[in-house]
Amino acid sequence: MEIKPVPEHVTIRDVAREAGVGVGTVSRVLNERVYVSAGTRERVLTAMRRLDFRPHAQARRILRRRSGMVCFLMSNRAFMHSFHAHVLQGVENCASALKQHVIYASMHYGPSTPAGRIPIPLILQERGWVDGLILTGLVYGNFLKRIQDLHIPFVALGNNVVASRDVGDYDLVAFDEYKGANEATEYLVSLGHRRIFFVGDVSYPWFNQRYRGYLAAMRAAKLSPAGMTSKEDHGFPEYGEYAVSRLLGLKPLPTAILAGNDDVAYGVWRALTRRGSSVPENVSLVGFDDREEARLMDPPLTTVRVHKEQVGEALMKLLLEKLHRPGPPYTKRILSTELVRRESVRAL
Amino acid sequence: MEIKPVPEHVTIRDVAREAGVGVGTVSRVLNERVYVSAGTRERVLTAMRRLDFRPHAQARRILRRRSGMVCFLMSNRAFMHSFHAHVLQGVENCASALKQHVIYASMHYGPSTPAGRIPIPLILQERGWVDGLILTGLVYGNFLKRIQDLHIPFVALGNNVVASRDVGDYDLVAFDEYKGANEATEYLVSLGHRRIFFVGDVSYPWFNQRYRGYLAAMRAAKLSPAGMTSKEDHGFPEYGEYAVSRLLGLKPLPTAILAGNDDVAYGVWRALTRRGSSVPENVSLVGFDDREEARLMDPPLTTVRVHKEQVGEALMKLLLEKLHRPGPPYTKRILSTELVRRESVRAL
DNA sequence: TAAGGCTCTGGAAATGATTCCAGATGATGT
DNA sequence: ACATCATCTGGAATCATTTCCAGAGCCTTA
Repeated sequence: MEIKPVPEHVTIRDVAREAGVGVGTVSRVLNERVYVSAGTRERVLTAMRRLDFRPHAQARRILRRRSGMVCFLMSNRAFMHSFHAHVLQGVENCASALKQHVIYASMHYGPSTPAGRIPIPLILQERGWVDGLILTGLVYGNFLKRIQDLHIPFVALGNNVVASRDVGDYDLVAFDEYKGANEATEYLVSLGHRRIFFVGDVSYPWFNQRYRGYLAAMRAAKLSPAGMTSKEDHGFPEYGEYAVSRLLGLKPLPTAILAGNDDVAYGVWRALTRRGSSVPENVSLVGFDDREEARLMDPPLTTVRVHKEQVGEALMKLLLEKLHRPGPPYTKRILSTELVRRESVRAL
Repeated sequence: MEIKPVPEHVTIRDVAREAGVGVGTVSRVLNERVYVSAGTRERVLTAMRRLDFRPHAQARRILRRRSGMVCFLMSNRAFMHSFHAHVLQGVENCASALKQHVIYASMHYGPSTPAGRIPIPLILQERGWVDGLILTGLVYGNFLKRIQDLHIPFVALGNNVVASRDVGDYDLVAFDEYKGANEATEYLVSLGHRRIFFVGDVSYPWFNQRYRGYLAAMRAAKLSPAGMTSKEDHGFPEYGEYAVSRLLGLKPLPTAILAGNDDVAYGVWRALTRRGSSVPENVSLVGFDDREEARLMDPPLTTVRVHKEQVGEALMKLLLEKLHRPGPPYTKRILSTELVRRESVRAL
């Protein structure tokens, strides 16, 4: 038997010739459609293996009206920190299970640029790159408007959206910051704490939500809220340190501090221990997010865990639903958080 | 004048009709080739704007033999930690500047699975998805072999490759762990330290390199190396803690510790401070990687900075060179590190 | 004025798949 | 025996683009 040469780019036509069938039949085998006899299917599969045939992605996508790709678009961040990395991983896990691919892209723009003036991200300049968009990072209303005008399906990580009311409705996944902070505060109250301070710059939308959850819990317990919530041009840990330097002048001192996130909590912790105040003996401390480092702090930090991979999976799932049923109604999927009790809190 | 309706999917043919030219001319305008008169070009561009034409990505890619996408493939990691997130960001920065897209994918496999048995990642099951691959995470030799058999261009982040000699040659970008650790050790020596310990599990290839750099510097200074390098089933910070619990039994005690990375250094720091040993008064401490947290430690950690975004950019650039000139010779691009002096080290 | 070389253009062919239509075959029902 | 139906198959048409080829002007140059 003569050994036929294997062509460089094996196409469906080569396979058809090799198997002695028509191209339509090969395509039917490839797509596992009905109406191919067992014998023919076997011959085609053998030919595919012999020629090491792999179908061409672009050619397949051109007739189906789906690209099989979504874009994870991060706005206005110089780098991806651990939180978003986990969300991305969640998106990817869900995507690969559904045979979808994830394109990672990032972009920057100002909050006050008119929507029409925001440069279209490269990925959207051609049609057909991606079926939909996942918006993360810090998302402003003007960009939402811009995307809506492009008529491409998208979902947003709701917690990071800073948009006024005039932006139309859209799909989002968010975790419940209000409730998370609310429960954390209730927990401190249940342990006997009365003077509970909140530390976090409420000009950030997420800290704002958390602060409101804290406020509600304090009011419900008939306690008076306090702490530091002003806007400062500091990094998160520095904000925590600065807050301690200001709060320690106050009388009476707090017995517990709820920090806006784990980074702020770290700053608080550092400032406290430097001044000889010990956590949790003198002050109990609670964070938010549950990054890996929280568990490693000394003492390990009690914090509100955000299920970041779950958020990613939910974003991907919602986007895919959207692709099958575009337009309204718009879904707002709120995921709950989980209070993780560690040693940075003590009962009074 | 009558207003013509805008078709739903605007194609190059619609533009040609609108502008009163042939499809070839529209394509020439689109690709900015020579031989289109200024007047014609203007008419075509006007038609494109009027119809809001965006070319179809898949259709373009099918004739050019490039997809314009590369895959950032992370192996054997449950999640992306900050180091890889930075590398990915570097890749993306470089890619978008070169009008390329980055697909993020992850996969898992064992080090001892035969190459032929490793399941092909989804992205490679079809031809034409990506032009090339960037291998990161923990890469074993069997997978390198697998990829080489698929004849798809790739570059690897060299520091994370665990491969024996029998794997063929390949392109890589790496940062110089040997030199980084070497310089860090020399720095400690120059400050008068004589009893310098190394802490890091040398069964990891990266810790191994760093250890060898440390060894060379110690020998050059005629000092005897010591520390803990055995394999343990711990996380990195836990490894550092465990090392301290063992080393403190030794006499004489070290005056400085070079940790395998910042996480190990954190564990060392925690164990030391818990035992009442102070950094840097009793022991000087140096890490490796320079993650964000290093700067925030108390005292801020002296460490060897790895330029992670630069590594990502180099990976992307090398891959693109490879696409234009496939096959040997293979490039090994070694980036240097930078010693960042902070307060965790003191002169004796 | 003829030949040759630019510049510019239209349209057919090609790319590699899917889909649809027509037709063949064989089983089943009346 | 005939109609009907389900099963199975080949191949043309299709998708949206790029590329190639042929040809039309127009300007030099000998």
